[in-house]
Amino acid sequence: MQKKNLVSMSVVRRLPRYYRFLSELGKGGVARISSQELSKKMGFSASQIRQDFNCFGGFGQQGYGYNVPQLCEAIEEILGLKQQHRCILIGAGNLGKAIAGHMPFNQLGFQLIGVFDNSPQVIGQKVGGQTILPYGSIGAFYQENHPVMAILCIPRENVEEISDQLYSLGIRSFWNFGHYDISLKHPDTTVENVHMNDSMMTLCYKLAAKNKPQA
Amino acid sequence: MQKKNLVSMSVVRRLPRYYRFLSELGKGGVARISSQELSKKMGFSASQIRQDFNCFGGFGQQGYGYNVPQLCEAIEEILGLKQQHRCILIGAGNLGKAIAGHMPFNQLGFQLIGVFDNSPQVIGQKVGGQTILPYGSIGAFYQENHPVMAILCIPRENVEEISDQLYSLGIRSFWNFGHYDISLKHPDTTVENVHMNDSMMTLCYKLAAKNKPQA
DNA sequence: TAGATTGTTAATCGATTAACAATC
DNA sequence: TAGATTGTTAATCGATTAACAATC
Repeated sequence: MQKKNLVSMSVVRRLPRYYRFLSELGKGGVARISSQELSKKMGFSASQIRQDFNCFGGFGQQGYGYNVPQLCEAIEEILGLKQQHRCILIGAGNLGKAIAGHMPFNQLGFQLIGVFDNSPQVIGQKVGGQTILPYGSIGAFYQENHPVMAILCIPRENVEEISDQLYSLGIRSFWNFGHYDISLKHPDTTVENVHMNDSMMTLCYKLAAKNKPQA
Repeated sequence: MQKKNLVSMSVVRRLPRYYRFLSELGKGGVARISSQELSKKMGFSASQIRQDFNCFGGFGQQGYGYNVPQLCEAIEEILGLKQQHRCILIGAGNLGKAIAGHMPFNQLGFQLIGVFDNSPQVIGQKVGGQTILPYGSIGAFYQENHPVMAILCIPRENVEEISDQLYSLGIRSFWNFGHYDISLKHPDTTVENVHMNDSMMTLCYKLAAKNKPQA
């Protein structure tokens, strides 16, 4: 209410990157940095960096620069990384296992409280500190634990059905790998999609563009 | 050279999504669609759709709409999906296996020609039609097969070292999972990063923003 | 004080939306 | 022909960059 202008989504999408670079600097013992130095390291313009940092409060000091730990904390605060949104993961194939096992959930604002699959081969296995449960038990699990977010690591042909089921249980937030866009069907959901195919097609475009420099 | 204005990167990033929806329509036997109908399905404005489609040639017909298969083919052409850029995948852990096994490379402009890891436990296994090879053999492999792109599915602490090695072999294009930004160190590379952590932090922000609607 | 660097305003740039004439 | 829908221009919006006064 005081000096916080609203942070636009294009700024928000840059925050994790700032956070990444600043955390690393902080761990390396760097206490201050100027927008110009940071610009060189990150590839954003110094002007943009100042503009960005300004829209969430005056953390800089003229003639000095920015206090690295202070800035980290501010970003942490804005992104809400100290929160522990309870989440579940559906689909413990290779992708699901990779994510359950390696994603540092509690540094990212989440807490993994359940992993589900319906293949008897994986049910009972442990991954990411969780025992894989049968998908059929999801209803009871929801009633008891009320997860707020679901990570979908399932084949794309199942995403519509599974997301509908989770939605009807009460889940309104998804992290989705694949093609289907949950948010179109359920506009009141909060969704982040990781469209790997799209990303790979974009890379393909870039490669093609590089090979024929002049159109 | 004729009527092709240049396609801006923001348009290009929407193309895979168009392609996805249009392919599906095409498979379903839909021959024509208007910008308005497509708008409802995809969540882009009709105006934007017309604007986008126009910057790569007149595929529409007034009073009728767009020819779906024709449009698909045009996008395919622009993105270069018919190409078969040879690529290798480094790191056959869960993530690497998921990608090697499930990514439809040859629908995305690529061809997977080798998978590498340095863990004796996985070397020799088959995944995505490839036998996993020891990472140590990468130099010889490069000399013989000249892959142009490398997919990095390795722990983030190894990305700098491995990407340097691949760069020095001659690889100039990367699809990278994780934190390290290869393009900052090697500006002449073509890179697509999939920053899963960033995506998850963004989701965390959205969730927090939804919970406190009025600031 | 002099030098450095932010905070902030103004200028620019690009992308999206609105509107409508062209035309199927 | 009348209705529909594109192609295209103009208007709007927002994000990025440039510039510089404020100030540490």
